[in-house]
Parts: sequence; C-alpha cells; structure tokens
Amino acid sequence: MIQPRPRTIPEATVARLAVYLRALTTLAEGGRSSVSSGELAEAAGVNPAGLRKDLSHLGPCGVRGVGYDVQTLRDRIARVLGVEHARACVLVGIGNLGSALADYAGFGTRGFEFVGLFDAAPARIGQPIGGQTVRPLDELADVVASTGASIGVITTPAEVAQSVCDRLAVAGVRSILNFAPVPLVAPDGVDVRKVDLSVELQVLAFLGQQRLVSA
Amino acid sequence: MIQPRPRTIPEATVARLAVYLRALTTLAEGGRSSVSSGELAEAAGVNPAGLRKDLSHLGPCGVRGVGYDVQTLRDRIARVLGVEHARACVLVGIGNLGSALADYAGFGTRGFEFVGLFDAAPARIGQPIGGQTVRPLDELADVVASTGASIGVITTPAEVAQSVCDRLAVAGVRSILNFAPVPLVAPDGVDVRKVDLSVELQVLAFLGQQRLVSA
DNA sequence: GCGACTTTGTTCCTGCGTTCACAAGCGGTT
DNA sequence: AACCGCTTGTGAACGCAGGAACAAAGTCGC
Repeated sequence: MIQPRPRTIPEATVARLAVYLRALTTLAEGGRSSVSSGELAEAAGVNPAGLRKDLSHLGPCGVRGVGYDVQTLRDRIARVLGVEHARACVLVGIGNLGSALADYAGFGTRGFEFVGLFDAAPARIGQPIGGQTVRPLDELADVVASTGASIGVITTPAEVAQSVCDRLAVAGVRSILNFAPVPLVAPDGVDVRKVDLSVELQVLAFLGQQRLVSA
Repeated sequence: MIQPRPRTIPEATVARLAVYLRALTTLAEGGRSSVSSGELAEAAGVNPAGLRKDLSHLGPCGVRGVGYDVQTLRDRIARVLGVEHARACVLVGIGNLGSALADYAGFGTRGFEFVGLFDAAPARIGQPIGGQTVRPLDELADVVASTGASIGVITTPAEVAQSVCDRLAVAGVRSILNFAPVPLVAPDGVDVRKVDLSVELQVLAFLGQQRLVSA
C-alpha cells in the first residue's frame, strides 16, 4: 500500500494556505462560487504556479478547465489547518499589545477565541477587556484545564516570558505564540512561534538605507 | 580594484542581524565587553555557525581565539542596518493595534520614533496617544514632508489599506510595514513588508493538529 | 460526436539558505 | 621564542523553496 500523499506539508505552504483561506472567505462573502488559480493567486499576492503547487498538497481539489469551487476549497483548507471549529486560546500579559490582541476582531472571525486573559500586576486584574476579565496568573492552570485551551499567546515583558512559557507548558498548552523579544525554550511536544515587531521595522530600515547606497 | 564584499546581504540574514543587535544591547547593559559566537548564538536562539556566516557579511569583525567585542559589533550592526540614528515613522489607523504600537516602548528604544499618528475617523482625531495627537489624513503629506519620515505603518482595516499605501507613497514614504490582511502593491522604490497575526495563529493550529494525527 | 480551448496537476530546474567540517589566526604559557 | 588551546572565518555539500514549462483532463461550441 503506497502513501500517495506525504503527511508533511512545508511550513511555508501552511502559512500561504492561511492566506488563501482568508481570500476564499472574502470571495464567498462576495457571492463567488468558483475561482481560478490565477484569480486566487492575485488576491493572495502570490504566483499562480506556486498556488497550484501548494494546493496539490491537499490532493486534487480543482476541476481542470474550470477552476476551484470556493466553498469546497475553503472547507478543505480549514480542515487541514485545523480551524474548522473554534479553538480556545489564553493570553498572558495584558499591556498595550495584549489588550489590542484581546480586542482584535480578526482572531474571532478566524476561529480563535480567547477564553482567558492573565496578568501578574494586581492593578490590571479584574479589568474588563474584549468581553473577558483579566485574571491573576494563579488561575492559569485551572482555566486551561477547564476550557481545554491548546494555544497560548505571550505578550509579557521579555524578562518573564520564559517563566510564563514554562507555566503554559505545564498547564497543558501545546502551541505558543511569543511576542516577547527573547527566544523561548519549551519541552518536546510544545510548538513555539515568534513574532518580533521591531525586527520588521529594522529590516525595512535596512532596505531603505540600501536603496540610498545603490542609487 | 576588487569588490571583496558583495553589496547584497540576504534578507534572512538582515532579520537575524536585528536579533543579534538586541542581544548585544542586553549584553552591553549587563556589563559584558566580549562575547563568543556560541554565547551570542544561544542568546539569539540560532546556530553558532550560521551566526558567524551572518556576521561575515559585515567583514571580519571578531578576534580569533577571543570572540567579538560587544560594543564594536553592536555599532557595526547598527550602522549596516541603518539604525545608528533615530528614524521617523508615521502610523495610519489608530484602532486597537495602532494604539498599542504607538504606545509600544520597544520601538522608541530601538531608534524608531513616531512623528505622526493618522486616522480617518473624526471621533479619533485629537485624541492623545503616546505623546502624540491623532491627526486627520489630510495632514499626512505635510507631516511626512516636514519631518522627513521614511517609514509608514499601516494598521487600518483591509478595505482602505491600499488607498493609504498609495497616499504614503505619494507623500514620499519609502518603506511600509503593513498589518492589514491584504497584499499591497506599491510603486518601484517603495518596499512593503507584511505582518499577518492571524496567519501565525493558524500555522500554530496546524502544527498542533498535525501532532495529534501523527501521535 | 468531435475538436479546440481552458485550467489544473506535475515535473524539472535553478537559486538560495542552512549546516557541517576544516583551515587560519590570535593569546596565553612555558 | 615556540607550542598549545581556543575561536573565528570560509569552503563544500545538502536540502528546500520558487518559477517556468509541459502533460492530463474536463468543458464548451459546432
């Protein structure tokens, strides 16, 4: 028995699938029922050939000569990404960035629901944000256990990010999104992704400076 | 006359240089004057050999058998990245995320200063945030011209992101950081980088689901 | 019913990024 | 002054992502 489809999808492809998913949702809301790779690629800002290659990881899901069915493809990508039903998330560190994320509507509409907001500062505890109330860190384990939250988001200062990461892992969170500017180490079986906002600005600064030099 | 050092530094390397820069700043504040590639690599969360290769793009900047001088290396990276002196930025879209970024101390300490906050909603204009006052979009061109801002940050809804991008380009902004979930097209000579927060969460969801399947 | 056109799925290839491994160079020691 | 250990810098190989071109397949028109 052969294994016609490798179980591993490249991470770069996964990231683009999320973009396609959003574009498809927009198309569906606009009433479109079918779309070609060229159109979808333009909406997602990628190369049409690359898009088809990405989709080929899901198995044949288009009709030659016609294109892709918007609804079918949308459901298929959502299932592969694991976002067909809502996922519970917890957020630790309710500063400016944490508050913005807790309030950010873009997460809720894509199937991510914050079921717990946590902070260490007594002044912030009890504060209402985005339909939730900020809780003390002591309640983290209980909330994760009772809600089954599998994703944790860290928006704390860098100094405490590692200890928060440890507590999330112990509580049972399996995936962590880290906004603190430090590399985190987590036990096996726990995935960590890092988003570094100031790095993006610094890359931009470099590109801008380079253009001046080469001009 | 040969050109011993190629002028182009890979973008992946540039992003890591920004991480090294932060780690070096932390080390300098801790009083360290010298550091080896192994130590710095651990602080940055990368492979030591890769770190040395990254630094080799700057030319020889370490001493064999000893390591790197923290202060010298820090200055050199800052100069290459173009962040040796502060850079003026403008921010358009003062919602939750925009407010958080305007208030985020991490930018200021890394040489990025917001010199203008803009929004289209009359209700937000005049509102004070992070030492600045929110202005109407009409003043964008004037502020960019008078301050020489070279970097623009877009945190608007997706629907208006492209028009804001166009206005920034016309006003003279050369580098744009886009948080809106749409691909932007900009004229030649204007760099655009995209940060998509919900994509990061969806990649995490995929990794988490994949672990369940393979287990 | 048949042909031509459209669009997908795949294959090949080129280039880049990453990693390993080794040679070169410097400081400290005897 | 010569040796030894340590660390940097670089060369080579590997794997991966991206792009272009081609074959397969389905639909529309006649």
